[in-house]
Order: sequence, then structure tokens, then C-alpha cells
Amino acid sequence: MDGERAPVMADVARIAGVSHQTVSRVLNDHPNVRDRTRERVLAAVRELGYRPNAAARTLATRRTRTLGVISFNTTLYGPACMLYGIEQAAREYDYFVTVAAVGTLDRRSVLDAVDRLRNQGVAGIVVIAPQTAAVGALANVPKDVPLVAVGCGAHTALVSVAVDNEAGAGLATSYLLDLGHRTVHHLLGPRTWLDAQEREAGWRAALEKRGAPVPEPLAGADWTARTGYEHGRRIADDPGVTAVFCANDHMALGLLRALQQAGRRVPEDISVVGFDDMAETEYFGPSLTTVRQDFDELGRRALHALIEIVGDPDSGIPASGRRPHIVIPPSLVVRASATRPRHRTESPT
Amino acid sequence: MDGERAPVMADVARIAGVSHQTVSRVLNDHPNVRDRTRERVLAAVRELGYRPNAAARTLATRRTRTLGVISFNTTLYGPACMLYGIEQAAREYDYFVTVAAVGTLDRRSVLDAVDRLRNQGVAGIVVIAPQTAAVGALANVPKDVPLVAVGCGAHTALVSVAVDNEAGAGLATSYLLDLGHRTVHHLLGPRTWLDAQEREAGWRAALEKRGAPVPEPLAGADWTARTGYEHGRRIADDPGVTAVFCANDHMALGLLRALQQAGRRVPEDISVVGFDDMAETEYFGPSLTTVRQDFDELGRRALHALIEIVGDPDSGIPASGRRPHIVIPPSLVVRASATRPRHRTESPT
DNA sequence: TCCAAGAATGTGTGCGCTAACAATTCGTCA
DNA sequence: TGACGAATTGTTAGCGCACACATTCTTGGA
Repeated sequence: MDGERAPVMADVARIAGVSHQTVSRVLNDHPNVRDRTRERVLAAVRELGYRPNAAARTLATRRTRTLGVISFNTTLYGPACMLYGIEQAAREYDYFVTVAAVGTLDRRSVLDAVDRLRNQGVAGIVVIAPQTAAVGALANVPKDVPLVAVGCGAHTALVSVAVDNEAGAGLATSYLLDLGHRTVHHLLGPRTWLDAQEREAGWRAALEKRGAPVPEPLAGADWTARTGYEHGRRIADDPGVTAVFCANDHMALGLLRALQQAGRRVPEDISVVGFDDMAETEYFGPSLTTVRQDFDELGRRALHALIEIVGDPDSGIPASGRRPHIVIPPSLVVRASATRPRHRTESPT
Repeated sequence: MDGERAPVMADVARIAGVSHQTVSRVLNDHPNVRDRTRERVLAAVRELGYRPNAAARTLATRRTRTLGVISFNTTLYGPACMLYGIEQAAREYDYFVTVAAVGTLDRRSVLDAVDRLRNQGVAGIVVIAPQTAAVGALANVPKDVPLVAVGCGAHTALVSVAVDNEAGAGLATSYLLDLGHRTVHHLLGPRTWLDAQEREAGWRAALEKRGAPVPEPLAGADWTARTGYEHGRRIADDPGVTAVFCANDHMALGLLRALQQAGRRVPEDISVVGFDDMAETEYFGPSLTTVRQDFDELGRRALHALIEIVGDPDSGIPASGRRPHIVIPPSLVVRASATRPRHRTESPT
């Protein structure tokens, strides 16, 4: 293909008139290289357009500067953002990121992804795969593979970085209750997701704490606008529902749409609150009150945690610290989709 | 850290009672290995939990099985999907994918990303960075780096895989014209994006072909719902506008919202068509008629193109073929957001 | 029975780099 | 001026694997 082979360290050494080891020293910022020598070497490097061979370095040092990311579906807003945050942070530490997407979330796929990444020789892995099954499978991974789970809820055996789902759900639920709603219905995410479970728990806890009745949560949704829509049609027919907390924004969108089609007004007839604060929620009809989670930050924090475990000699971070769970507080973004109920049935203020 | 070192080929060889070379043969599916020997080797591999050292293999073979992806913003729907498609396809060919996200799109960032990837020794690069600036910068990359641009419009000097933006825009525009609109307004994407340019060209061509007046396109938007919203407020005040073709779905969402707030009904008063067909468009209010592009497929095709250039010996694909541009036809997805104009001002059918 | 051709396996070497150690140079103080 | 220690540079030996070649073992036909 290409005429001549890429220059190697020996070539640089010859041109600079030094030994290859000196070149290595310059490239790795070792002390005890005379300034003049260093400059000669760097000049030679530039002249040749030399670039070190990563594989050779890896082989010699027995350590890679690449990290793996396993992601269930990078197409979803949250995972996509987290991936972005991870990559950003990795760059700062001078690590590469290789991704392994898994199509389905059975144990096998997940373990398979772990395997592929290990074959490539990654130094550690961040998992964006918030399902219970995935987490279960991950528990079987040999402990010599540094592993951090991100956005997967906090109740896992793994080192994890996550938003505080329960607190977020509590925020949303309390907000609706404060508005004067007698109770708040909940459009569940898929129960196989830890986030969904935790949000449900937070919702339930908030209700119970306030002594509000706890209605049966609306189950069977899968995070998509489509299932939100389907539930919305049913809710529209139920005059008892005045407030709905949706486990994510996509479903809220579908719900909003169904209610609108059925002639139920939001927020006048029914208040809706979502979760995630994806970029477009502000422009839903009406703009959606939702719980914001900073996915970017989540990704970054996950990477930091991983680096900390891997132990980056260049950053002076000890390879020791054990920090099982990092929890990031979410915040409520108030927009137009929720308000006080029109016909207050009790407790007039 | 871990007590003993990972097993190497020699360990396997010893246990299986063969030479390391035979182990290598088994692992690389070479012919001329007796079945019994192969089994002994594989048993030893399993027993030891041996996994080949990728770095060593790379060093010895002088070729990596990793590909790089440069992406401007994996947070957007399109790029996220393409990345997913790329990873999927890469896995089939047994390649790894490492991502390099760039925050801004100046030449420097892009070239920087290329550099990082080359340092890591990737065999080739897929670029998801549809801006003119990026493409310009890429033209400077040494030609010995296999490079494929994806979703960046077709008018580039690079090997590219893209949806046919002009055809898609034509589809949308003609559809609105066929409905009876006198003309179609266009909410432009950012002019620095090739997709935006091509969509504008397609819109303009369709209009001219039909002899319809060509209004000044609505400029200054940036793909986000926010700018779509801003333009929407202005459009709402303009009774002359009966049909709008938006350069993407996000902007269409903002537009829809603004129109609704202003009391203009869609599609009765104004018809709207988008571009992309992202997952939620069906649940916009009203559900959006849009031009679908199959991002996933785009990503997969890009990867195939790259593999073809890189030349994968294991797949029997020759390292020769030059295929500058691959264009994928888009399709129109008809939903509720567009209809015939209410007050037809001319050409009664 | 023997030999040639081919199948099956083993041996040696180098990929490009870093780590450990050896050798050299330099400065400085007695 | 000489010598000693620190700073600087060079030398050697792998890291784990695949390739080229050498060697041994099977066949099958004369």
C-alpha cells in the first residue's frame, strides 16, 4: 500500500544523533535529558513526522491507555449524553474510549461485550446498562476488571455513579402534591430497569409520607413515546386522574399527545411531570415540567471513578480508593405542564 | 495488583504439549492442524482462561483491528444513531471502534481528533461531522489514512455515505405543492452544514421546477427546537405562509409549538414537514409528516465502505475499490402535520 | 519395501518500544 | 590537578505474538 514504512524510534535516534533510549526518554518526559539533546530529538521527531507505536508501547509497559464503554442503546438521549461525557473526561486523562454496544440486554450479550473489551485489552470498563439483568450479569465478571456502572441506579453491587432517582421522583411527586392534587399517578418505566424501580419507590415514598392514597402505578411501558401515548388514551377516560408523574420525558410526550387528542387539557385538566429534561421538553405542548439529570456530568464522574480504580500513575491518583456509590442530586425544572387542580375536591386552602 | 500474570501463548503450548506456533495456528484458524491437536490446544486455552494479547498481535502483524469514529456531537439523534450503526457493523467484521468526540468544529479540533486516533493506531476513520469546515479540514489529512465521511452530504472530496438530501427536500417540497400550496417556505438549517445546504438546494430546485415562487428561506437557525420556536413566532404573524418545510424535526417541533401558542392551527392554517423522522415525531402535536433517513443504515454502510478501503483480508474484500459517494434514498413519511391549504388562492382543481 | 510429496509441527527471528543496568560525561571540591 | 558523585547517555534484554523457514511425520504409489 504505502511506499515506505512509518518511521520508528531508531530512525529518530539516528537523525538526532542519539540512542533510541534517549528518544524514548524525551517522549516520555523523563528528567535528566539535557535541553539541547531534547530539542535535537524533538526536531528529528517533527522532521520525520514520527509517531510512537501504541501497540509496542502497550506491549512493553503492559498497560493500555484505553477504556471500554458498554452501552445498551446509545440512541437514547441519556446514554448518548453519558457517552459524550465519558469521552470528554477520558480525553483529559489521555485515555482512549472504545465502545461496545449491546443490542439486547440478556446476560449473554452483556458478558459478551465485556469479553470483547477484555480481548482488546482495555484497562477498565464503564457500563451504561441500567437494567437489572445487566447488573446481575456484571456481578459475575472477574474482579480484576475495573468496572463502573453509570446511570444505573444506586442499588447495585458495583461501583456506580447515578442520579438520585428516588429523590428526583420525590421532588416531582411532592411538587404535584403541593400544588393541591389529592394524589399523583405514576407512569412506570419498564420494571427491569433499576431507574424505573427507584423512581417508583421515590414516588411511592413521597405519597406515603404525605398520607396521600397510592394508586396502582401504570405499568407496561417501555420508555418510548408510543407506550406513553397508549397509556394516555386510557388516562384520558379516567376523570379521577388529575396528576401524572411519568418516569421519563419520552413517555410524557406520548401521554401529552394522547390527552390532547382526547380533548383533555394540560395542565388545566391534568398535570404532567416528566423525568430527564431532554433538550426538547421545553417545546412540548405544553412545555414539560420535569426532573433534570445532568447526564454529561454523570458520564464524567463515572470516568473519574474508573480512573481512580484503574489508578493513573500520571495523575497521581492512587490505585486504591473504593467508592461504591456516587449519587448526584437531580433538580426540578418547572415549566407549564403542571398546575393546581381545577376542581379541588378537598382540603381547600 | 493481581497476583500472577495472565497466561501467554507459551503457557498454553506447554500444557497442550505443543509448540507456541501450533497454538498460534489453532487460534488463527490455519489449516493443517490435526483435529486432535487442535482440541488439545483449545482445552488448554479454556483451562488457563487464556486470551491473546491484542497489543502483541498488532505489533507482530502491523495491523490493528480498531477503527476510529470522529463525531461532532453524539448527543444529537442522527449522530447517535449513526454511531450505533457503525459499532454494530464493526462488530460483525470483528473490529473495535474507538470514538473521538470533538466539541467545536473548527479545523483544529477536527485535525486534533484525527491525530489522536492515528496515535492510537486505528486502521481507518469514519467521520460524523457534517460541517463544511470539518470537511475542509479533512481534505488536508494525509491520504494514507483511510477516511470515510458519513451523513455529511454528498458534495465532498471525501469518500462519503449520505442520504440524498436534495431528493429528500424535493420529496417534501413537491408533496406540499401537490397538496395545493402556492409555494413552500423553508426553515434552513445552519448554512455551515452540508446537509442544510443540500436540503435548501433540493427545496429550491423543486420549487423552480414547478414554477412556484421561491420565498426567502428562513435563516439563522441551528437545528434546535429553540430556534425553530423563534422562527415560528415570526411565521405565525405572517398570513402569507401556508406551508413550511423544516430542515430537521427538532426545529419543526419548536415551530409547531410556536404556531400553536399563537393560535395558528396545524395543518389547517399552516402545513409543516420536517426531516429526519426521529423516534418521537409521531407524537408531536400534531404528528409530523417528515422525510425519513435511516441513520442506522447510514452508519453501517459507512463502515462497510471503510472496511472496503482498509481491505479486510479475512473477509476477502480487496483493498482496492474506490467508491467516492454512496447515496441512500430517503422516503417521505406522511402523517398529520400537512394538508391542503384552507383558502386556496389560485389554481382551483 | 522404499521413496517422494504433502501434511503436520517446531525453531528462530523481529515487530517497536520501555525498563534495568552499564558506561560515559560533567561539574565541583579538596 | 585529581577524584568523586551526580547528571547524562548508551546497551541489552525482553514484552507476546506471527511469519518464514526447517524439520518431522504421514501417506500412497511404484
